[in-house]
Amino acid sequence: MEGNRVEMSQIRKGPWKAEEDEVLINHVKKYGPRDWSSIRSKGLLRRTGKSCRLRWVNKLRPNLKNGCKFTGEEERVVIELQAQFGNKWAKIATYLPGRTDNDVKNFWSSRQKRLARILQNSGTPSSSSSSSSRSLKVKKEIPGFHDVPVMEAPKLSSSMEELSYSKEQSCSSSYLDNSQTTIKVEQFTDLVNPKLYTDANIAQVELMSRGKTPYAEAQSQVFFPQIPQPQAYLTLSLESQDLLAKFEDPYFSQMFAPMDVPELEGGNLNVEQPFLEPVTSSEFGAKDETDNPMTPDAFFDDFPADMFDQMEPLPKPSE
DNA sequence: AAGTCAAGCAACCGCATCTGC
DNA sequence: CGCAGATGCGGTTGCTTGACT
Repeated sequence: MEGNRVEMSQIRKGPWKAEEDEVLINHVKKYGPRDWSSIRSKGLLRRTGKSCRLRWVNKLRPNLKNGCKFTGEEERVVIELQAQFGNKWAKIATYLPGRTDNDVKNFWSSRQKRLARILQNSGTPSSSSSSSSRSLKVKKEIPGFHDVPVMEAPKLSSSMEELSYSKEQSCSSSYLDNSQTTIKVEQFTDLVNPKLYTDANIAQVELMSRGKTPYAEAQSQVFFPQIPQPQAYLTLSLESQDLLAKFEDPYFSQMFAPMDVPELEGGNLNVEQPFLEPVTSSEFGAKDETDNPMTPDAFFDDFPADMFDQMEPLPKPSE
């Protein structure tokens, strides 16, 4: 058809169709994850090479944790690596098996937005009338939450607030088996640096900003049930704003190395496997073939024929 | 049931870097 | 060495979905 030729010369944008995915997968099977531009020059797809590469990296590549929420542990790693490397999402993603730079970037972006909203709320106690929609969201995030007056971000007493709650396993590939998570907070004012917030911390700040203690909330079993909580045991005791300023120092996160994280054996980048070592690009999708050189054929040799239909859970590091 | 709003996600865009000629 | 194309990366946008009124 005359129109087909015209169509093939046009660049297609937007969501990918299953047929396009299939073409792309077949191309990678044949030639490996490269020569993206040739996909279009050969007339296989009306997509740019960049678009093809992005689709493969973000959605089609094997062993991706698509549709899987970030676990508390992954969140913690992102937080620490972001503090160390900055917005080097591709680099950070190499420490998170099955996660892409886009995943990490989106996760961080969402988290930043949430933090901004929380901090804005806690910082503007008199703006309750203008923040009705925001308090609405709080209810959404914390089922069972009851309206309480918005307060200044309060300080806890020096006594430790401690809470434990069950961790929800959201991914079959989770490496973490711990069923309990403990968080200790010495001074809530220590949590002013967004980089150190985990989702659990965020929830705490939300609650505290409204006059509820995390402990009280935990008692009522309504603590972020949909988000797997971090294996964090947070004992911050910053002394001053000067100290806080050091958070901008990429090495300052190492100050938290001795942070009590029993499950992690250290709070900085010396996190337990699988986060100990970055995952190289060649390891993605070829996790079981560490002995094989990375050739286009070897890349797929060990995969079952239906590998793209069912993603296997990542093996535990000990296996 | 319909409308509103925000979160999450997929994909695009522009720039930087790499690589081959 | 310089150039052009390919690839990688980070920022941004727009769509979808779900919670809520």
